[in-house]
Amino acid sequence: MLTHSEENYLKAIFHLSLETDEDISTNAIALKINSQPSSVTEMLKKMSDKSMISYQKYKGVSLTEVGQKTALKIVRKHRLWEVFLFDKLNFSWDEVHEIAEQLEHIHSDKLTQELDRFLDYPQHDPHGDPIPNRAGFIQYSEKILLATLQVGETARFVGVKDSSAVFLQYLDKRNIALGDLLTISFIEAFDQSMHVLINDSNHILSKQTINNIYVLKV
Amino acid sequence: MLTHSEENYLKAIFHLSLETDEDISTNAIALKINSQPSSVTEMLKKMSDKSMISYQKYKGVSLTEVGQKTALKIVRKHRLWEVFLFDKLNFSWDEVHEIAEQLEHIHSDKLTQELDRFLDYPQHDPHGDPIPNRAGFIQYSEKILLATLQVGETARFVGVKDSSAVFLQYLDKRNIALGDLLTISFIEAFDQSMHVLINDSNHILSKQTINNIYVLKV
DNA sequence: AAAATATTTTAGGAAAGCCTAAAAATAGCA
DNA sequence: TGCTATTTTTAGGCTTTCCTAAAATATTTT
Ligand SMILES: [Mn+2]
Ligand SMILES: [Mn+2]
Ligand SMILES: [Mn+2]
Ligand SMILES: [Mn+2]
Repeated sequence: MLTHSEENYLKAIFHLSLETDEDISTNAIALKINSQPSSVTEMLKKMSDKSMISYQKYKGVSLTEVGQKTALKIVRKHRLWEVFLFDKLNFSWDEVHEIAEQLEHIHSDKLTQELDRFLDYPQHDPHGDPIPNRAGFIQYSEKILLATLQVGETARFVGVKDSSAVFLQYLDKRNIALGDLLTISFIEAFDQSMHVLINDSNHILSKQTINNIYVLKV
Repeated sequence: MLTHSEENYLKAIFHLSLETDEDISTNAIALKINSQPSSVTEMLKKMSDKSMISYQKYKGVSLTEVGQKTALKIVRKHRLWEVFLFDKLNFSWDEVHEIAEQLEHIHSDKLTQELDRFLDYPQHDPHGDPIPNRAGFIQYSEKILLATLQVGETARFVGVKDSSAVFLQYLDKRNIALGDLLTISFIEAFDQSMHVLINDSNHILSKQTINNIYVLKV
C-alpha cells in the first residue's frame, strides 16, 4: 500500500509524462508538487525500490507498468469524485479539484467501482478530462486548441488545458460552458484575439484564453 | 487544522467519554487506538497545548468545549459517510465503518453540508447511531439493551452496542435487521438466553447477543 | 503505614517526509 | 576541448508519530 505522499509523486510523474516522451526530471517533479529537488531525489529512490518507477541517478524517471497502473487508479478516483461533487453535491467546476485531491487517496476498490456505477459510468470529469475505466484504459479524444481554428469554423467546447479556479470562474462569468458550440467570426491580427459566437452572443477572447480552451471540430 | 492522528485521538476520547463521567485514562486511550501509553502521553501534551483537551499529568483527560465540538464534527462526517455508502453505494452495514474511518478525515465544511442534504438529513447511521447536526447537536434516544426486557414485552430493534463486522454478519445471516419488532417469549434461567419472535420466526439469542442489541419499547 | 502492584511519564531512538547548504555530475558554450 | 552554468545528489537536520525500557507516581493490599 502506498502512502499519501507516494501517491502524489506517482500522479505528478504521470501528468508530466503526458506532456513529453522523455524521462521526467527531478526539478520538474519538484516544481509540480511544490517541493525541493533534494526531497524528490530521496523519494525517487524509495519508489524505485518499490518498483513503481524506473530511476537512474541523474537520468530522470519514468513509470513502470505497475506505476502506470497505480497512477491511473488514482486519476480515475480523482475524476470520479469530481463528477460526484459536481453532479450530486452542487459544487462548481472550480471547487471540485481541491476536494478531489483529498478523496483520491481513499483506499477501496469496491468504493471506486460502486461510485462509478452510481454516477452511471461517466466518460469525462467536469473539466472535460477523460476518466480511466476499471481496467485502466483511458480514451483520449482528438481535441485541439481553440487558437488553431480559422475564421468561419465551428467547434464544440470540450475541455480546458489549465483548469485553475480563476480561469474557470472567468468562463462561468461569461456563461461559457463545456458542450457549447463556438463559431469564429474574426481574428484580430494585432493581438490574435478571437471574436467568437457562443450561445447567440459575441465574445472577444484573448490569446491566453483561446490557448487554454480545447474544442472538437463539428 | 488538526492532523489525521490528532483527529483519531479526539474521536477516541469522545467515544470513551460517553461511557463514563470520569476523566479518561492514558491506558484506556492507548487500548482504544491500539498504541502504547507512552505515545498517548506525548500526544496528550500536544493536544492540551492546542486547547483541545484538559490534561493534568497522571490525572487523565477530558475534552474542552472546542475539543468536543471538533470531535462531534468528525463523528458527524463518519456517520454521514456510512449512510452514503450504505444507502447509495450498496455497501452492507458491516463494510461501511472501515471506509468511513478514512472518509471522516476529509476537510470541507461544504462537502459535509451538501452530503447531509443529498442524503436528506438522515438522523441515524446504518448501525442506528445518531448523527450530530450541523450545529453539533446530537439527539440521543432512550434505547435500552434487549437483555433488560421481560417475557411478553415487545420492542423495536434500533441499534447495536458493539458493531463489529462479525456480529453484524451474524444478524444478517438470521435476517435480523434494524427496525424489526422483537417479542420475548421465554428466558432460559440457566444461561439467560432469550427466545425471541422476530418477523414471525423464533430465534434463540445468547446472553452475549442480547447484551449487544439496543431496543425501544413499543 | 509499608510493601507490592499498576499506571503514567520520561528518556532515548526509529522511520517518514520535508528542508538548506554543499558537493558532484551533467549540459551548454566559447 | 575546457570552462561555466545548471541540475542533481549527498550530508546533515528538523518535525511528527510511533516504539521500548526505565523511572516516577499513584493505587491497592497486607
Ligand atoms: Mn482535478
Ligand atoms: Mn478534473
Ligand atoms: Mn463506524
Ligand atoms: Mn456507525
